[in-house]
Amino acid sequence: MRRTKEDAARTREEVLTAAAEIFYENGVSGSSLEKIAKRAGVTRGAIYWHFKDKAEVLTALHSEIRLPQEAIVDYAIEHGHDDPLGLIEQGAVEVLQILAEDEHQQRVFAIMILGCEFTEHLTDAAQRIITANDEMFGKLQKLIEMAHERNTLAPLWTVDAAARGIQCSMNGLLAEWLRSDKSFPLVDVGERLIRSLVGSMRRGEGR
Amino acid sequence: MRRTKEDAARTREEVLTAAAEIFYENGVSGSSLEKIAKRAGVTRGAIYWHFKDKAEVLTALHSEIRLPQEAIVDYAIEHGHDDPLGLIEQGAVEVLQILAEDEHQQRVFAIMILGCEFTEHLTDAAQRIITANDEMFGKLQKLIEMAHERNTLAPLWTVDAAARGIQCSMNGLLAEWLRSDKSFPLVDVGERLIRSLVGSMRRGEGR
DNA sequence: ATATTTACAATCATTCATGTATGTTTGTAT
DNA sequence: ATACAAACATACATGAATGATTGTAAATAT
Repeated sequence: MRRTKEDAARTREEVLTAAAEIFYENGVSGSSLEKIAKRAGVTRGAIYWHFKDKAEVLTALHSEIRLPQEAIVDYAIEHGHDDPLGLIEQGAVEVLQILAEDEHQQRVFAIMILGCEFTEHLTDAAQRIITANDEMFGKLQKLIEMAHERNTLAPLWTVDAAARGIQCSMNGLLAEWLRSDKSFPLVDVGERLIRSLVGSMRRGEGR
Repeated sequence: MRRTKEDAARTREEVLTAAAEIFYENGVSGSSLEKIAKRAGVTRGAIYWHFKDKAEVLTALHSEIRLPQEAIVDYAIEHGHDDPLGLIEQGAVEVLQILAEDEHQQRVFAIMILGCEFTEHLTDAAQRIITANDEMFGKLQKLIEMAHERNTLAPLWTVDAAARGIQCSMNGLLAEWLRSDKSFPLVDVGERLIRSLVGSMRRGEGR
């Protein structure tokens, strides 16, 4: 029975893959560990060996991916800050392009956004998502603050409102795309959306 | 025990109110009818008398409110169509103002957006939400199509992309507002967002 | 070569939500 | 006055999911 360490790691991965599928199909609360085990070709014992409970499986899935806004800011930091708004724009578009081609990330995002309940007393997985989102907002804020200091932010936008606007649009775009079963071209719509938004945030460009 | 018809109607409302609270606190799947009954001061028997099951309670809650985009379009239809884009803009802002002051609608929306799982084989309640959203998108499309026919749509926007953009931004705005526990001024951010977006959709205004 | 630990499978007990069935009281019609 | 139906409460039966325990074969350490 006992397999080698690589075998164990593989079953762990198989469990996670199966969990992503089952969660995606039935929602998190609608998925039993029994179903996941059966899909992965193991018993619940294997799952309980690798993970404490269902919540920890969810956490493991979440820790595998990065929120799109994280990638945006990483991109900005990586490429310098001479034009913060332009970097946000460019980074956002690149993130969308990457996401549009990565089915695994799409599934995990769909689980987090559409198949996971955010309630008052949150699971630690949901809590992690929220805090990650909040941290990301803070970073966005800083980037826009830089634009403001360089006097490139249009006067009708405040720093906070601009950061919120981008955050809401990006998250809404993703959620709607996944909810509609990818019924519209993500990159196409997203690019127009982001460019229009960021455009209106540039001093002298909006109306 | 048996009360008059008005009494019965009142308990029905009390059940719905309790359900909104419990759903909001624990999520839909995390809420048992027992909890709801206890909060409402009745037993599960009363709930099963008025509703078939938990899904029907959810449906009843949903049927009480209108999606914000519905209100937007109703506003547009009600006020004529001479400037479709302007009407979308105005209507959206008004909807946000109304929502910002109606706590009950906020709770129900939060339940639908954050406390309800959208999976592959959907509950009828989730299905109703999705179809309502889709219908609303169709109406938005028609309004923007009118703008396009009047040659007032900026050339960089297609009709579909514009409708999607507005839909995503509005839904994202609401979701983020509710998820963040109303941590930012909804109307303020929303107004800038919508005005910027619609502004960029006006021929000769965007860049 | 043996002991020990790993990586599971199999079984079990418990909880919990649901649905149903039945009982009970009180309006309401006749 | 009586019969019936509405509006619940109470009790029960069921199934599903969970967490815990135990068993066990193979890998690894000694």
